[in-house]
Amino acid sequence: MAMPQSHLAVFTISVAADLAGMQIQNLRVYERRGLIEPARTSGGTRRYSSADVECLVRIRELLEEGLNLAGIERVLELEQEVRDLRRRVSEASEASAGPLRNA
DNA sequence: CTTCTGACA
DNA sequence: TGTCAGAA
Repeated sequence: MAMPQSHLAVFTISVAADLAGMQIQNLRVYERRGLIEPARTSGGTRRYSSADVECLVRIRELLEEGLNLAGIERVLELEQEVRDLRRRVSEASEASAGPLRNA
């Protein structure tokens, strides 16, 4: 199966800001506030992955919903927790719900 | 073009 | 929360 989004692409801050519909300065602000932590090149330049860009879009949407940066940080944290829990459940289900294990 | 910090509305 | 200054 083909994967819709190849999470292999990386962007500079200017491109990431453009894709997310944000100002470059705001991306740096969000990082200072602890909402995002993009990877860095050996030279220190931020390198935003497509996952980071998607995260930025979520940040913008939550901001438009009226949340402040502190609230958004909690939302992103909880979303990650839910994602992790669902993964664990999926794995547990996969391990026990086999085709009639030792009846 | 990019980085950072401090300050301010 | 976002923007600006200033230095690197």
